[in-house]
Amino acid sequence: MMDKKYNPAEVEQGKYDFWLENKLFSSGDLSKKPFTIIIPPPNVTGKLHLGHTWDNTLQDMIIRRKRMQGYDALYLPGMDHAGIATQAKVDALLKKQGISRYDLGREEYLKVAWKWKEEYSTFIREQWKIMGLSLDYSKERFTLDEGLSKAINKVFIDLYNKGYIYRGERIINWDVEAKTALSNIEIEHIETEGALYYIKYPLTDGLDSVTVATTRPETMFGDSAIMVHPEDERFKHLHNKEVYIPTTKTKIRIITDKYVDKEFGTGIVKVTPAHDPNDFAVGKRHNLEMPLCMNEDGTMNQLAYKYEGMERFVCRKQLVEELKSLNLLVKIESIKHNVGHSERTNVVVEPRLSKQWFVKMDELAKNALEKSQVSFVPERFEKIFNNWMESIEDWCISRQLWWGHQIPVWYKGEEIYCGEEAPLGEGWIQDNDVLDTWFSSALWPFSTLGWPDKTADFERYYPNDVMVTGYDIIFFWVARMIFQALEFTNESPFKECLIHGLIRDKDGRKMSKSLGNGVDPIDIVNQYGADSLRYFITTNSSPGQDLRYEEEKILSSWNYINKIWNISRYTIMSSEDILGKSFVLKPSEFTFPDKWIITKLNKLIDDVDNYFDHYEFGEAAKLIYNFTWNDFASWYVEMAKLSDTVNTKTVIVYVLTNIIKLLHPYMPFVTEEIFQKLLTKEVSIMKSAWPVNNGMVYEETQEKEWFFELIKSIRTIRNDYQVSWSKPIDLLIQTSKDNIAFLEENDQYIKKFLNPNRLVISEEVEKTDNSISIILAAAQVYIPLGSLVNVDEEINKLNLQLSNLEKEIVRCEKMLNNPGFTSKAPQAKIDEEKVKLDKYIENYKEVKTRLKELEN
RNA sequence: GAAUUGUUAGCUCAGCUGGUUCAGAGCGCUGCCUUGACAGGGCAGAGGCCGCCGGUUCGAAUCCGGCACAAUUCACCA
Repeated sequence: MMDKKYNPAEVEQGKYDFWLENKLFSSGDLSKKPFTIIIPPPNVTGKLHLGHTWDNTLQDMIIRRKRMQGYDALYLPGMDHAGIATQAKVDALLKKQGISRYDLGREEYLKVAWKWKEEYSTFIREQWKIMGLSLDYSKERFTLDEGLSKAINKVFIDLYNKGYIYRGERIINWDVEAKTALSNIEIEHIETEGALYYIKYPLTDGLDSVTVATTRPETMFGDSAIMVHPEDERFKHLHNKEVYIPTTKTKIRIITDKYVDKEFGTGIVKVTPAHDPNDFAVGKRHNLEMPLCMNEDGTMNQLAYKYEGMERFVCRKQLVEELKSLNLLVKIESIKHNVGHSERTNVVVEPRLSKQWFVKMDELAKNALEKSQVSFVPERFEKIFNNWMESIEDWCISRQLWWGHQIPVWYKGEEIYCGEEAPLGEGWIQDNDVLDTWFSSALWPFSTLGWPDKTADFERYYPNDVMVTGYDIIFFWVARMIFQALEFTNESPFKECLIHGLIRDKDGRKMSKSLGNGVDPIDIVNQYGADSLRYFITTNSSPGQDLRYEEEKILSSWNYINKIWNISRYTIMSSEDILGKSFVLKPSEFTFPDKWIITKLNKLIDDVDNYFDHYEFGEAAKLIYNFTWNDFASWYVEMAKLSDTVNTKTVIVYVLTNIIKLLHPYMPFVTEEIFQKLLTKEVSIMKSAWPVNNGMVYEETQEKEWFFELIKSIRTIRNDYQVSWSKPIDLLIQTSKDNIAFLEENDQYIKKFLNPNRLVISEEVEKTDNSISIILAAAQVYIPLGSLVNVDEEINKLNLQLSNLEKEIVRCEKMLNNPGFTSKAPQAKIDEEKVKLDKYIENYKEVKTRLKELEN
């Protein structure tokens, strides 16, 4: 006996282990066609959030359906070492213990990091389990695994040998907290209240000075020139003169360069080649010195004299004070400007001249644009991908971290060697830096399958079928997977890329730690169950669109599952004697409701499949929902209660089984529970076949939809006139001969739903003025309600119906008389309108007749 | 500055290749409550010039252009 209420905790308990024990997540059945989804590897930095839940549930839904459809479905799990992110966490952990990574040394530090990884990967696997993800753990991968490292080294070495990887001195974005370089897309530009400082640089030849505007005065210790626009008349006299860097004895030249915007600031610019990308370009053009005035940790170096060792922003403040006192500060103007912040540590990044490794992007990007076969869903994301590829810059891939893939390059004096192992001979030292995390994730679709070896898995499961991810990492990840795959496997990494949106809070704000508005998926699961969460998250938005988290929506999902639970409860209670036995549908015994519901079910299956194929999970769910709640629970089950035959029980079990199969991708746990209770022969719903249209389609049931309209209208009358169901009423139904036979066959339902006293069904019924009339095209109903009937109101109601019908008739006729319509519209549409018109006219006549009767 | 998305019921959102009975769902709201699973339920109901202005079309919530507002991303200049 099932509980009256759906209890997710009880239902979900033990299911995952059951699936695992029966190896239901395993791939490798060579008799089937392969279908592959590889999980976007979560960072081993912490717990999974709702964004992962969304991502993973979509993947799991797709894979569960494919598995039921008879594919050899591989859903491959794995995690990302997440260089900076993890190292930041481990550093913070050490800091709590009062030590730094330098106290431990590289080797010991990595031990701590691996321990961290083990701990967090356990959490993550636990969360996957809670969400019910059907992952094949025998193929789980980690980006720092030996096999993957091999792939990464090969890619680096090949790109190096092809000349796509180079080492160069460039201005990169420097994170002073993590003390590493970052790539351009790891920077977040935040609009900040800043200041423009107007500073006097004294000329070396006299008392005069030039005024320069800057937002970063502390970088002046790294200045190597002052520049003006060559055609700026105001400053022609300054060309080639020299100034002192304020507060110092350092002399720098005044140069000219067209880069200067005459209108901005004072029209005079300081040039700091080692701390600004534009100035760096100027420095190159003019062969300037490029001195760094800061250390790696963001403190000032010896160039800043007395400020040496001072943190950069403290220095800025004190320097400004000093300039003020020396009368070298003209003014401070407050401005709003965008300041780059590190995505990981949130500190202001310092543009810094540094020797780093880069991937040359022009050729790779060109290839990706020309050869990518990936179809994005929704399509518009392809444009975003293309736009980015078209304006891409070289990718800085070296990171001054310890946690990651150490760069396979060796140095001996001036010699450089790129290879997995150090060359023979003494004195070769490996590059200290590691690779950007995304360098390894870019290879994920094939490195996880054993590439570069020609493994059976790689041959079978590559390219992947679908990649599912959020639009926020198209640049970071999707784009890079595509160009690396094209370069190294000569094909696109996956056929389709399904992009979903971001989870927001109920006010539409991004969920973030700083706002404290994040919601832990596990809390939701504990309260409402994983199935409720999965259903909510995959059905409440359309593809590519963001989703607001609202607890009421989860509750609503729970409520739906509770409904399914209760329909199942009824089905199981009422069909106990046939459960577990083999039974087949016998069309010869079908009643009208049987034919009606089976027809609808078959149509539902077709429509749902179509939506599933296009990843329209919300639309598919809506159809299943309506079918389940309205067609099945409210109508069919109610009608079925009047019959105790094996046939009826067979139909109800058949329909329910199909419903839970269709819902299984959304809510695997509860559908498994119900499936088990239905004593079906398969060991698990996962082993059962995905529903197919069984071909039993009874078109005539479509034409009988008016039967339900009839019942509803009479119910409405009961409501309007406040005649409760328990009070029997007379029903006089006038209709055609054919319909009479149909109604008489099914009068048990009329009795059940409408509780009639006297029920007359005939071609001509006696009408009285004191009856309510319901006039439909197929039938008319008269309900004598005696004194309750207000004839004037009845007349008003009929007149309203009449004028509505008139409008429709006019509309139809106008359409059908329009040569533009009849010549251009599809024939089916024209026929449809003709049928409608006939129906309206017939209906109109009946209403008119009734009106006359009442008016006389 | 550029690109993308959104604007539909009180709220949150659907509405796929245009088809008029295509204006929908959930929540909320209003009546009534009785049925062999479900009161977190049942039955019924109210509620919308589909942001604004043009265009294409026989026909536009749907396609195109412009505008307004909102969000996001990218690019930004000392």
